[in-house]
Amino acid sequence: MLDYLSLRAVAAVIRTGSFERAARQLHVTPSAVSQRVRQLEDRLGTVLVVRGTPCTATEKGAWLCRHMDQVAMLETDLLEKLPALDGGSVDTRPVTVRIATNADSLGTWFLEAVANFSRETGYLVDIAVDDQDHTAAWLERGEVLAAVTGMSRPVQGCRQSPLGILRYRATASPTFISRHFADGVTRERLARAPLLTFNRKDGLQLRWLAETMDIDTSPPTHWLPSTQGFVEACLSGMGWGMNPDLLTAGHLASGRLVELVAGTPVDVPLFWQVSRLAAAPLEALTRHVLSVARSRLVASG
DNA sequence: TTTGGAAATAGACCCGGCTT
DNA sequence: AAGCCGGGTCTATTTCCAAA
Repeated sequence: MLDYLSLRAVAAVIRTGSFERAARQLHVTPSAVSQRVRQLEDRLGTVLVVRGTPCTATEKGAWLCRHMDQVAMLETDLLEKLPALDGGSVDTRPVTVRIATNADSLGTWFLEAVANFSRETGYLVDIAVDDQDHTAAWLERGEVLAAVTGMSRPVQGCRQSPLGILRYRATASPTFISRHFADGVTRERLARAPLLTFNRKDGLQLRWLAETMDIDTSPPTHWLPSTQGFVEACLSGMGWGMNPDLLTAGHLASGRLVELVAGTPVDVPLFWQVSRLAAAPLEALTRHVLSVARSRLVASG
């Protein structure tokens, strides 16, 4: 059987980054923490903590840490149902939920849902950002308990719900348009006008070029890994890029941004996937995510 | 290279729970 | 009651590593 005293010590060292802070958190001496960690490592025959400043988790240590997060969440859930047990030896630190999302969701609608959830439950969140086509992998690896994904295929062991569509438009400032597309948005001009790309995984601009303009070359690009910065860069006339309507509706209405080719949105359907293991405690999160998504995203088919 | 901080290690000791 | 055992504290010392 797993020794939860030792498990807690390892999780505390990894969370706080040092044996001393972990000891303070657990109300024991650093020596005791060191002994617990060493003991568990010996028993499992594997290193769990990379000693350093700060101390970090090995792959197995990270697994163990996430296991402790889940245990803490289940305990919190249990205590709510059995308040008489409260005040025992149970760790009463706030629970941290690790979630993955794509940057544009985080920059538009997702934070509102997370904030509502956190206020309601008191849970802390640890948000990992990756491309919407890669967040499912975080779930598969067990590194997060829930994720906003671009994949409809349910991840094994997860419950999936459609969220709606994040609608993007190819946008640029009027000055950019007049400088690069004075005689119209032609294929020749598009092949030369600088575009904006979020990061190496961002294929939205090229997708729009291919799907609506039948262009399969890669124009010169700026690299700009910031959702807000992306809009700012468009406003300032650095280049054109695919921006979510949620961020640019006001600019499009006021004319500070213009759609390159009117009425050519690119739709990215999003899905919410939650680990079944933690589905009950995360019910509140799912409720808030679905509610905010319903009000902010475009309804899918 | 020196130095200082953090962690590991080892030994002496204490304490509570069990067993005899 | 005595003794054992596990797990803790305290202290001194060593080791390691990064910053000066």
